[in-house]
Amino acid sequence: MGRKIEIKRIQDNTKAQITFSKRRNSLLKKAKEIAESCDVDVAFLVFSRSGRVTEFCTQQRMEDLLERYVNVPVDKRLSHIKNVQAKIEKLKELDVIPNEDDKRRYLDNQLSFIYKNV
Amino acid sequence: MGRKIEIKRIQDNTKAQITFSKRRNSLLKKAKEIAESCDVDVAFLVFSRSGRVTEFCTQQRMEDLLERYVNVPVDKRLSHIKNVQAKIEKLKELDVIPNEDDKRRYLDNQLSFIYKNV
DNA sequence: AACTATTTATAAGA
DNA sequence: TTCTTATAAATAGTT
Repeated sequence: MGRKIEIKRIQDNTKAQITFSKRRNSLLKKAKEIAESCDVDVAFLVFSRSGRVTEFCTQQRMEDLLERYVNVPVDKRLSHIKNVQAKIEKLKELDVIPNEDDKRRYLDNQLSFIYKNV
Repeated sequence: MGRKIEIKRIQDNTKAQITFSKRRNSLLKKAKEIAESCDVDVAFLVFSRSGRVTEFCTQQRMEDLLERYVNVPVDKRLSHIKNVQAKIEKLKELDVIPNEDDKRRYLDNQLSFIYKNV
């Protein structure tokens, strides 16, 4: 994605907005692609800092998918991703794996495990 | 993205599942990146064909963002993207713009207009 | 699960 | 701000 950058909060507002706009468009495109290629339903919401929301949904109404989501049994939800990732971040700090490459591989495994049960 | 392909329903199930898994992981990554870079909230749901759902949400609970979405005034929603795009597809068929490059530029403008009011 | 050739995304710059 | 470009990331097909 162009010149190498670290992913962190972009302080400059103009720059952040440009990045937001570009990345939101790409996200929309990718969402459409996975939906069409794999014949799955996708819904997503992106809230801008100015109080607007961009929505994408493969069904007529967003509510259709939100309702479907609510009705998915908890054991069928690959959820709490953020929390799991937070745990993995903590694992990094434990520093039980000295080699950086090994560590990255281990962490990747932890993440892929979360998503294994498609 | 690798060998050039047309985006259309992948008939082979195994192939579709591999693509699904790869693309879903990328989507999650991109969602996290835009959220962190641009300090915005993002929520998304991907329903797999086996009845599972992958969710991503920058808040503690998906419900927090769904509720926020429901409370966004309609004029602040950049919505019905799919419908607008369908209209643009129809514009293509009208063939009022003879030159292919001009046509593409025009359509891109139509799309960016939709997303202009961040 | 890993590789790699190729396409796509994108950070900067013009 | 729109377009270009250099570079990094994603990914389809392969092993």
